[in-house]
Amino acid sequence: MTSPRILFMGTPDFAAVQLEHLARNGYDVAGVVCRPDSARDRGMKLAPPPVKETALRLLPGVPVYQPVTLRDGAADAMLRETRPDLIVVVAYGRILPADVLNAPPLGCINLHGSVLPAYRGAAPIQRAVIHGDRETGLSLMYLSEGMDEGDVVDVLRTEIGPDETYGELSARLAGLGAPFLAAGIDRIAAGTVVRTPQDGAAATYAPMIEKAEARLDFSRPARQVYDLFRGVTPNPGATAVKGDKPLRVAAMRLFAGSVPALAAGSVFFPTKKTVAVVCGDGGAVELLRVAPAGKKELAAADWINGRGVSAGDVLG
RNA sequence: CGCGGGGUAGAGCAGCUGGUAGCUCGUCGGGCUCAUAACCCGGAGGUCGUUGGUUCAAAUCCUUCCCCCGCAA
Repeated sequence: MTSPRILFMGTPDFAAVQLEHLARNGYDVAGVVCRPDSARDRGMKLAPPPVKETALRLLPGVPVYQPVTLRDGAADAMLRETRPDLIVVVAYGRILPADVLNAPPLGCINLHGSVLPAYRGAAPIQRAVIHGDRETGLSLMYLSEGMDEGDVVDVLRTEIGPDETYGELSARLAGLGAPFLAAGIDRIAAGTVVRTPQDGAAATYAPMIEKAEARLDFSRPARQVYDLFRGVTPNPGATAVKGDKPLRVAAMRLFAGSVPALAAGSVFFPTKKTVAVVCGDGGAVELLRVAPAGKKELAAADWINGRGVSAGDVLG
Protein backbone atom coordinates (compact mmCIF):
# COMPACT_ATOMS: atom_id res chain seq x y z
CA MET A 1 0.00 0.00 0.00
CA THR A 2 1.21 3.47 -0.78
CA SER A 3 1.12 5.86 2.10
CA PRO A 4 -0.70 9.13 1.61
CA ARG A 5 1.38 12.25 2.05
CA ILE A 6 0.87 13.13 5.68
CA LEU A 7 1.20 16.42 7.50
CA PHE A 8 1.58 15.47 11.16
CA MET A 9 0.49 17.93 13.81
CA GLY A 10 1.17 17.29 17.49
CA THR A 11 3.22 18.54 20.42
CA PRO A 12 3.74 16.41 23.58
CA ASP A 13 5.12 12.94 24.28
CA PHE A 14 1.81 11.29 23.50
CA ALA A 15 1.99 12.69 19.97
CA ALA A 16 5.68 11.96 19.61
CA VAL A 17 4.95 8.25 20.12
CA GLN A 18 2.50 8.33 17.23
CA LEU A 19 4.90 10.19 14.98
CA GLU A 20 7.69 7.76 15.78
CA HIS A 21 5.53 4.80 14.81
CA LEU A 22 4.55 6.38 11.51
CA ALA A 23 8.16 7.32 10.76
CA ARG A 24 9.49 3.86 11.53
CA ASN A 25 6.85 2.12 9.46
CA GLY A 26 7.35 3.85 6.20
CA TYR A 27 4.52 6.35 6.26
CA ASP A 28 5.12 9.34 4.05
CA VAL A 29 5.39 12.15 6.56
CA ALA A 30 5.85 15.23 4.43
CA GLY A 31 5.89 17.74 7.24
CA VAL A 32 5.58 18.09 10.99
CA VAL A 33 3.83 20.86 12.87
CA CYS A 34 4.10 21.52 16.58
CA ARG A 35 3.78 24.43 18.93
CA PRO A 36 6.73 26.80 19.31
CA ASP A 37 9.60 26.00 21.65
CA SER A 38 8.55 27.17 25.05
CA ALA A 39 10.48 28.91 27.79
CA ARG A 40 10.26 26.76 30.84
CA ASP A 41 11.93 25.97 34.13
CA ARG A 42 14.50 28.06 35.91
CA GLY A 43 16.15 30.65 33.80
CA MET A 44 13.34 30.44 31.24
CA LYS A 45 15.36 28.14 29.03
CA LEU A 46 13.86 27.44 25.64
CA ALA A 47 12.87 23.81 25.20
CA PRO A 48 11.65 22.09 22.02
CA PRO A 49 8.48 19.97 22.26
CA PRO A 50 8.90 16.16 22.12
CA VAL A 51 7.38 15.99 18.64
CA LYS A 52 10.04 18.33 17.30
CA GLU A 53 12.80 16.24 18.82
CA THR A 54 11.35 13.09 17.35
CA ALA A 55 10.99 14.68 13.93
CA LEU A 56 14.57 15.93 13.88
CA ARG A 57 15.83 12.56 15.02
CA LEU A 58 13.83 10.23 12.77
CA LEU A 59 12.84 12.40 9.86
CA PRO A 60 15.91 14.35 8.75
CA GLY A 61 15.09 16.71 5.96
CA VAL A 62 11.40 16.80 6.72
CA PRO A 63 10.35 20.37 7.50
CA VAL A 64 9.19 21.16 11.06
CA TYR A 65 6.82 24.08 11.40
CA GLN A 66 6.18 25.87 14.68
CA PRO A 67 3.72 28.62 13.84
CA VAL A 68 2.43 30.81 16.62
CA THR A 69 -0.98 30.74 14.96
CA LEU A 70 -2.60 28.87 12.09
CA ARG A 71 -4.86 31.75 11.22
CA ASP A 72 -4.28 34.84 9.14
CA GLY A 73 -2.98 32.69 6.33
CA ALA A 74 -0.03 31.50 8.37
CA ALA A 75 -0.78 27.91 7.45
CA ASP A 76 -0.77 28.56 3.73
CA ALA A 77 2.97 28.26 3.29
CA MET A 78 3.27 24.92 5.00
CA LEU A 79 0.28 23.51 3.14
CA ARG A 80 1.78 24.66 -0.15
CA GLU A 81 5.17 23.23 0.64
CA THR A 82 4.03 19.87 1.93
CA ARG A 83 0.91 19.34 -0.20
CA PRO A 84 -0.55 16.75 2.20
CA ASP A 85 -3.18 14.21 1.21
CA LEU A 86 -4.06 13.80 4.87
CA ILE A 87 -3.47 15.79 8.04
CA VAL A 88 -3.02 13.74 11.21
CA VAL A 89 -3.54 15.65 14.44
CA VAL A 90 -2.57 14.28 17.85
CA ALA A 91 -2.62 16.61 20.84
CA TYR A 92 -1.45 19.59 18.83
CA GLY A 93 -2.89 22.12 21.21
CA ARG A 94 -4.51 24.46 18.72
CA ILE A 95 -7.84 24.54 16.91
CA LEU A 96 -7.48 24.12 13.15
CA PRO A 97 -9.23 26.84 11.14
CA ALA A 98 -11.66 25.84 8.41
CA ASP A 99 -9.31 26.54 5.52
CA VAL A 100 -6.84 24.07 6.96
CA LEU A 101 -9.51 21.48 7.67
CA ASN A 102 -10.65 21.64 4.08
CA ALA A 103 -7.23 21.64 2.46
CA PRO A 104 -6.18 17.98 2.32
CA PRO A 105 -8.08 15.72 -0.13
CA LEU A 106 -8.40 12.92 2.40
CA GLY A 107 -9.31 15.24 5.24
CA CYS A 108 -7.99 15.72 8.75
CA ILE A 109 -8.05 13.02 11.39
CA ASN A 110 -7.42 13.16 15.10
CA LEU A 111 -6.48 10.58 17.69
CA HIS A 112 -8.42 11.37 20.85
CA GLY A 113 -7.90 9.87 24.31
CA SER A 114 -11.41 8.73 25.08
CA VAL A 115 -14.27 6.72 23.67
CA LEU A 116 -16.21 9.52 21.99
CA PRO A 117 -18.61 11.16 22.50
CA ALA A 118 -17.47 10.90 26.11
CA TYR A 119 -14.81 13.30 27.34
CA ARG A 120 -14.59 15.67 24.44
CA GLY A 121 -11.95 18.29 25.11
CA ALA A 122 -8.40 18.82 26.28
CA ALA A 123 -8.01 16.38 29.17
CA PRO A 124 -9.96 13.20 28.39
CA ILE A 125 -7.51 10.76 29.96
CA GLN A 126 -7.13 12.72 33.19
CA ARG A 127 -10.87 13.21 33.55
CA ALA A 128 -11.65 9.55 33.07
CA VAL A 129 -9.24 8.65 35.87
CA ILE A 130 -10.47 11.40 38.19
CA HIS A 131 -14.04 10.25 37.70
CA GLY A 132 -13.07 6.77 38.77
CA ASP A 133 -13.92 5.17 35.42
CA ARG A 134 -12.87 1.58 34.96
CA GLU A 135 -12.66 1.76 31.21
CA THR A 136 -11.61 4.28 28.64
CA GLY A 137 -9.98 4.14 25.24
CA LEU A 138 -9.04 5.89 22.06
CA SER A 139 -11.08 7.28 19.22
CA LEU A 140 -9.84 7.99 15.74
CA MET A 141 -12.05 10.64 14.22
CA TYR A 142 -12.32 13.17 11.44
CA LEU A 143 -11.87 16.73 12.55
CA SER A 144 -14.74 19.09 12.08
CA GLU A 145 -15.16 22.66 13.18
CA GLY A 146 -16.74 21.64 16.47
CA MET A 147 -14.72 20.49 19.45
CA ASP A 148 -14.10 16.76 18.97
CA GLU A 149 -17.44 16.37 17.21
CA GLY A 150 -16.34 14.75 13.96
CA ASP A 151 -17.27 11.36 12.55
CA VAL A 152 -15.57 8.44 14.23
CA VAL A 153 -13.37 6.11 12.21
CA ASP A 154 -12.60 3.56 14.88
CA VAL A 155 -12.60 3.02 18.64
CA LEU A 156 -10.27 1.06 20.88
CA ARG A 157 -11.25 0.27 24.46
CA THR A 158 -9.04 -0.55 27.42
CA GLU A 159 -9.51 -1.04 31.14
CA ILE A 160 -8.14 1.48 33.59
CA GLY A 161 -6.16 -0.27 36.32
CA PRO A 162 -7.39 0.43 39.88
CA ASP A 163 -4.04 2.01 40.75
CA GLU A 164 -3.13 3.35 37.33
CA THR A 165 -2.14 7.01 37.21
CA TYR A 166 -2.77 9.44 34.42
CA GLY A 167 0.87 9.28 33.41
CA GLU A 168 0.87 5.49 33.27
CA LEU A 169 -2.41 5.28 31.41
CA SER A 170 -1.39 7.98 28.98
CA ALA A 171 1.83 6.19 28.13
CA ARG A 172 -0.05 2.93 27.70
CA LEU A 173 -2.67 4.53 25.46
CA ALA A 174 0.08 6.12 23.40
CA GLY A 175 1.53 2.68 22.79
CA LEU A 176 -1.83 1.22 21.90
CA GLY A 177 -2.61 4.21 19.73
CA ALA A 178 0.31 3.89 17.37
CA PRO A 179 -0.79 0.76 15.48
CA PHE A 180 -4.42 1.80 15.91
CA LEU A 181 -3.77 5.11 14.20
CA ALA A 182 -1.72 3.48 11.47
CA ALA A 183 -4.48 0.97 10.73
CA GLY A 184 -6.95 3.83 10.38
CA ILE A 185 -4.70 5.66 7.98
CA ASP A 186 -4.40 2.47 5.92
CA ARG A 187 -8.17 2.21 5.61
CA ILE A 188 -8.49 5.84 4.64
CA ALA A 189 -5.81 5.39 2.00
CA ALA A 190 -7.53 2.23 0.73
CA GLY A 191 -10.92 3.91 0.64
CA THR A 192 -12.44 1.35 2.97
CA VAL A 193 -12.99 3.68 5.87
CA VAL A 194 -16.39 3.82 7.53
CA ARG A 195 -17.47 7.09 9.11
CA THR A 196 -19.80 6.89 12.09
CA PRO A 197 -21.40 10.13 13.33
CA GLN A 198 -21.28 10.76 17.05
CA ASP A 199 -24.35 10.88 19.23
CA GLY A 200 -24.04 14.47 20.29
CA ALA A 201 -26.71 14.11 22.94
CA ALA A 202 -24.51 11.68 24.83
CA ALA A 203 -21.47 13.92 24.81
CA THR A 204 -19.57 14.77 27.98
CA TYR A 205 -16.72 17.19 28.31
CA ALA A 206 -13.23 17.06 29.72
CA PRO A 207 -11.86 20.56 30.17
CA MET A 208 -8.18 21.16 30.80
CA ILE A 209 -7.04 20.47 34.35
CA GLU A 210 -6.67 23.65 36.35
CA LYS A 211 -3.79 23.80 38.78
CA ALA A 212 -6.21 24.47 41.63
CA GLU A 213 -8.08 21.26 40.89
CA ALA A 214 -5.00 19.23 41.72
CA ARG A 215 -5.32 20.26 45.35
CA LEU A 216 -6.37 17.22 47.39
CA ASP A 217 -9.49 17.61 49.49
CA PHE A 218 -9.37 15.16 52.36
CA SER A 219 -12.95 15.91 53.36
CA ARG A 220 -14.01 13.78 50.40
CA PRO A 221 -14.16 9.99 50.48
CA ALA A 222 -10.80 8.22 50.36
CA ARG A 223 -11.56 6.64 47.01
CA GLN A 224 -12.25 10.04 45.44
CA VAL A 225 -9.11 11.53 46.95
CA TYR A 226 -7.16 8.67 45.47
CA ASP A 227 -8.84 8.98 42.07
CA LEU A 228 -8.03 12.68 41.95
CA PHE A 229 -4.44 11.93 42.87
CA ARG A 230 -4.19 9.36 40.09
CA GLY A 231 -5.74 11.70 37.55
CA VAL A 232 -3.32 14.57 38.14
CA THR A 233 -0.16 12.48 38.57
CA PRO A 234 2.47 13.23 37.43
CA ASN A 235 1.10 16.40 35.81
CA PRO A 236 0.29 18.86 37.16
CA GLY A 237 0.88 16.85 40.35
CA ALA A 238 -1.32 16.52 43.42
CA THR A 239 -0.82 19.02 46.19
CA ALA A 240 -1.93 19.42 49.78
CA VAL A 241 -1.24 22.12 52.31
CA LYS A 242 0.67 21.51 55.52
CA GLY A 243 0.63 24.43 57.87
CA ASP A 244 0.86 27.33 55.46
CA LYS A 245 3.11 25.62 52.96
CA PRO A 246 2.30 23.55 49.89
CA LEU A 247 3.15 19.89 49.84
CA ARG A 248 3.37 17.90 46.63
CA VAL A 249 2.16 14.33 46.93
CA ALA A 250 4.16 12.22 44.51
CA ALA A 251 2.93 8.76 45.43
CA MET A 252 -0.10 7.58 47.33
CA ARG A 253 -2.30 4.55 47.82
CA LEU A 254 -5.53 3.66 49.55
CA PHE A 255 -4.95 2.69 53.17
CA ALA A 256 -6.32 -0.74 54.06
CA GLY A 257 -5.95 -0.94 57.86
CA SER A 258 -8.11 0.45 60.62
CA VAL A 259 -8.42 4.23 60.71
CA PRO A 260 -8.52 6.22 63.96
CA ALA A 261 -11.57 8.41 64.54
CA LEU A 262 -9.95 11.74 63.74
CA ALA A 263 -11.06 14.73 61.71
CA ALA A 264 -10.58 14.60 57.96
CA GLY A 265 -7.07 15.65 57.01
CA SER A 266 -5.54 14.35 60.25
CA VAL A 267 -2.22 12.57 59.93
CA PHE A 268 -1.54 9.30 61.70
CA PHE A 269 1.26 6.76 61.53
CA PRO A 270 0.10 3.18 60.90
CA THR A 271 3.73 2.14 61.42
CA LYS A 272 6.87 4.05 62.25
CA LYS A 273 7.66 4.28 58.60
CA THR A 274 4.32 5.11 57.04
CA VAL A 275 2.11 8.16 56.93
CA ALA A 276 -1.63 8.12 56.38
CA VAL A 277 -4.30 10.80 56.23
CA VAL A 278 -7.90 10.45 57.41
CA CYS A 279 -10.50 11.15 54.73
CA GLY A 280 -14.07 12.35 54.88
CA ASP A 281 -15.72 8.94 54.75
CA GLY A 282 -13.66 7.51 57.61
CA GLY A 283 -11.27 5.85 55.21
CA ALA A 284 -7.71 6.95 54.67
CA VAL A 285 -4.99 7.31 52.11
CA GLU A 286 -1.34 6.52 52.68
CA LEU A 287 1.25 9.04 51.52
CA LEU A 288 4.22 7.15 50.09
CA ARG A 289 6.33 9.93 48.64
CA VAL A 290 6.02 13.67 49.17
CA ALA A 291 7.93 16.83 48.33
CA PRO A 292 7.73 19.59 50.96
CA ALA A 293 7.99 23.18 49.71
CA GLY A 294 11.40 23.84 48.23
CA LYS A 295 12.57 20.31 48.94
CA LYS A 296 13.29 17.30 46.86
CA GLU A 297 10.83 14.44 46.73
CA LEU A 298 11.33 11.96 49.56
CA ALA A 299 9.88 8.72 50.94
CA ALA A 300 7.41 8.75 53.81
CA ALA A 301 9.93 7.13 56.16
CA ASP A 302 12.46 9.90 55.48
CA TRP A 303 9.78 12.49 55.96
CA ILE A 304 9.13 11.12 59.43
CA ASN A 305 12.82 10.79 60.28
CA GLY A 306 13.48 14.37 59.33
CA ARG A 307 10.60 15.49 61.56
CA GLY A 308 8.81 16.91 58.57
CA VAL A 309 5.53 15.50 59.79
CA SER A 310 4.06 14.45 63.12
CA ALA A 311 1.06 12.40 64.13
CA GLY A 312 -1.82 14.78 64.65
CA ASP A 313 -0.79 17.26 61.96
CA VAL A 314 -3.73 18.29 59.81
CA LEU A 315 -3.38 18.65 56.07
CA GLY A 316 -5.59 21.03 54.16
C1' C B 1 20.67 38.06 34.24
C1' G B 2 12.16 36.35 35.49
C1' C B 3 11.00 35.24 41.25
C1' G B 4 11.95 32.23 45.55
C1' G B 5 13.95 27.85 48.50
C1' G B 6 18.13 24.48 49.33
C1' G B 7 23.20 21.97 49.33
C1' U B 8 25.75 19.49 57.19
C1' A B 9 27.60 11.37 58.65
C1' G B 10 24.42 5.99 53.99
C1' A B 11 19.03 8.70 54.19
C1' G B 12 15.97 12.76 56.07
C1' C B 13 16.78 17.03 59.08
C1' A B 14 18.52 20.65 63.34
C1' G B 15 22.42 23.98 64.34
C1' C B 16 23.56 29.49 61.04
C1' U B 17 22.61 36.75 66.76
C1' G B 18 30.69 32.98 65.18
C1' G B 19 34.33 29.43 69.66
C1' U B 20 36.68 22.56 66.57
C1' A B 21 28.83 19.50 65.07
C1' G B 22 23.66 17.19 67.07
C1' C B 23 18.72 14.46 66.25
C1' U B 24 15.68 10.41 63.92
C1' C B 25 16.39 6.29 60.79
C1' G B 26 19.90 3.01 58.74
C1' U B 27 24.51 0.36 59.68
C1' C B 28 28.09 -2.64 62.98
C1' G B 29 28.67 -5.17 67.87
C1' G B 30 26.34 -6.84 72.39
C1' G B 31 21.89 -7.80 75.44
C1' C B 32 16.57 -9.04 76.32
C1' U B 33 12.89 -12.37 73.98
C1' C B 34 9.75 -18.45 71.70
C1' A B 35 10.46 -14.58 68.28
C1' U B 36 10.56 -9.71 65.99
C1' A B 37 10.35 -4.67 61.48
C1' A B 38 9.76 -4.30 69.13
C1' C B 39 12.89 -2.84 73.30
C1' C B 40 17.84 -1.86 76.00
C1' C B 41 23.34 -0.83 75.86
C1' G B 42 27.56 0.42 73.06
C1' G B 43 30.50 1.66 68.45
C1' A B 44 31.78 3.25 63.54
C1' G B 45 30.78 6.99 60.13
C1' G B 46 31.10 14.18 58.52
C1' U B 47 37.90 18.30 55.39
C1' C B 48 29.56 21.13 57.28
C1' G B 49 28.85 21.76 47.91
C1' U B 50 33.16 24.90 45.77
C1' U B 51 36.70 29.45 45.62
C1' G B 52 38.74 33.52 48.00
C1' G B 53 38.18 36.77 52.06
C1' U B 54 36.96 39.07 57.36
C1' U B 55 38.49 37.22 62.33
C1' C B 56 42.49 35.04 67.73
C1' A B 57 38.51 31.65 66.00
C1' A B 58 33.37 30.22 60.69
C1' A B 59 28.93 25.06 59.28
C1' U B 60 27.77 29.85 61.26
C1' C B 61 29.57 36.82 58.27
C1' C B 62 31.02 38.66 52.91
C1' U B 63 32.58 36.82 47.90
C1' U B 64 33.31 33.14 43.13
C1' C B 65 31.55 29.08 40.86
C1' C B 66 28.84 24.30 40.56
C1' C B 67 24.47 21.40 41.47
C1' C B 68 19.36 20.55 43.19
C1' C B 69 13.96 21.99 44.09
C1' G B 70 9.55 25.01 43.51
C1' C B 71 6.89 29.12 41.11
C1' A B 72 6.07 31.30 36.77
C1' A B 73 5.62 29.82 31.45
